[in-house]
Amino acid sequence: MKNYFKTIKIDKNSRSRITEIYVRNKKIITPVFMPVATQASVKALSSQDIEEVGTQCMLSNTYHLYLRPGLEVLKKFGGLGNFMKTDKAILTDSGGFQVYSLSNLRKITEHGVHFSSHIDGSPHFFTPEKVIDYQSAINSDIWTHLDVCVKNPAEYEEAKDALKKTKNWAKKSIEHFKKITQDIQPKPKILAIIQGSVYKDLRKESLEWGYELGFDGFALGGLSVGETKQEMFETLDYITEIAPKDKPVYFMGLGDPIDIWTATKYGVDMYDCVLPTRNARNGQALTTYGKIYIKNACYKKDESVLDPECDCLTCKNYSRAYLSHLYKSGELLSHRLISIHNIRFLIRQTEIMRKAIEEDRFDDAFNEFLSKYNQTKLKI
RNA sequence: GUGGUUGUAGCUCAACUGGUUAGAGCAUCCGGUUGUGGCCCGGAAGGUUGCGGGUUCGAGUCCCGUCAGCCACC
Repeated sequence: MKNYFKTIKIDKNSRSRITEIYVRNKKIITPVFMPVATQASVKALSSQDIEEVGTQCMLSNTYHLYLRPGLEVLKKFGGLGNFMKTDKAILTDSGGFQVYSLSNLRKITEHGVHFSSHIDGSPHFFTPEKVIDYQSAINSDIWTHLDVCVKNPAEYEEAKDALKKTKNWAKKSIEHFKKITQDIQPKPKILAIIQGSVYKDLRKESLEWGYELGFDGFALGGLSVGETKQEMFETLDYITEIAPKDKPVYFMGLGDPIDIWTATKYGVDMYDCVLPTRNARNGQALTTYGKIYIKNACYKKDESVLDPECDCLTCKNYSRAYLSHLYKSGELLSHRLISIHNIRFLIRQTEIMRKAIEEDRFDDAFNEFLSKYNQTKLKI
């Protein structure tokens, strides 16, 4: 079997790297940003839009798809990719984060998690094995296991207890994964979710068992959930320093451009985040020269495009004034056009990073990015 | 012309028999959002209560006059 993970180039002056991940005849070049398609849709975008912005892989969500449309529907279609009409790779989140974010509706036991549907209140019970089965029905390319995410700041004992459950579930998950994917070709991959809050010994332990249990990569969970940026990056620095280098590292839920550059410097390969699409729907655009609020009055008559350095559909065609009008009028087209731009912006950053790593000038490129991005609002 | 009725923020409306600094929604302006519970969350600005008198310790509120809109009747 072809090695699924290959490091192509490591920057001379940082841990940033270019790697290739092969999964089910799909190749993902990292650093990669994955748009989020929680409910079988990157909100406001068609699969054609998703392809056009340069998406290699997207994230979807077991919890949401299980509740709606339901796994029978996805099975009938042969999986989420066929359902959505996309041939891009799909990574599925296990539902562990929903256990965390919908915590008022859930109860965790050592066997799994009881929760009420946020749609109709109906009771459900997720176990590690069931979540693996569900991802089989979704037929995604990269799977994750059920985990327990704790909010920061967390007491050491709380984080330790959550990690213990997570490890136990990870073990059950990968055993079940091996069993049910025995006859599937080509095989999907599965990532270990690394927990442990900001406690280094817990993070280390998590990485160790994640590796020993035979997972295909490390998904860093429990970060950007309430801790300060400094704590987040201290923890990340430690994790990426000691993480085995022969597997991909995925920072779950990171989407601020500066954060992505920083994490890449530390050696993170994969990112996903709702930020580019959610913020787009709330009128915020990411640009080379900083973020702009399209709803601000100064863009009302602005004939320039969102970002002069961007090559997306929106920036090739539409003025800020038009986007401002669409947003203020509540036109849904503004959601689509700004989402396209924001996702393209983040993907373009990863392309800029790869080029810089190839040329051993990641730090310089990072500084160039910062000096432009930190400028005050661009006014032409 | 006579009688009635209504004038409060840019808009639509609140404010018990007179009682702290006249409120809210929308619009406006400015932020926020990090493994998405689909137009979200937070903050700010904005008033000579149509105008002029009067009564009262105190008036958006009561009285008189006046202007404007609406309704009815001559």
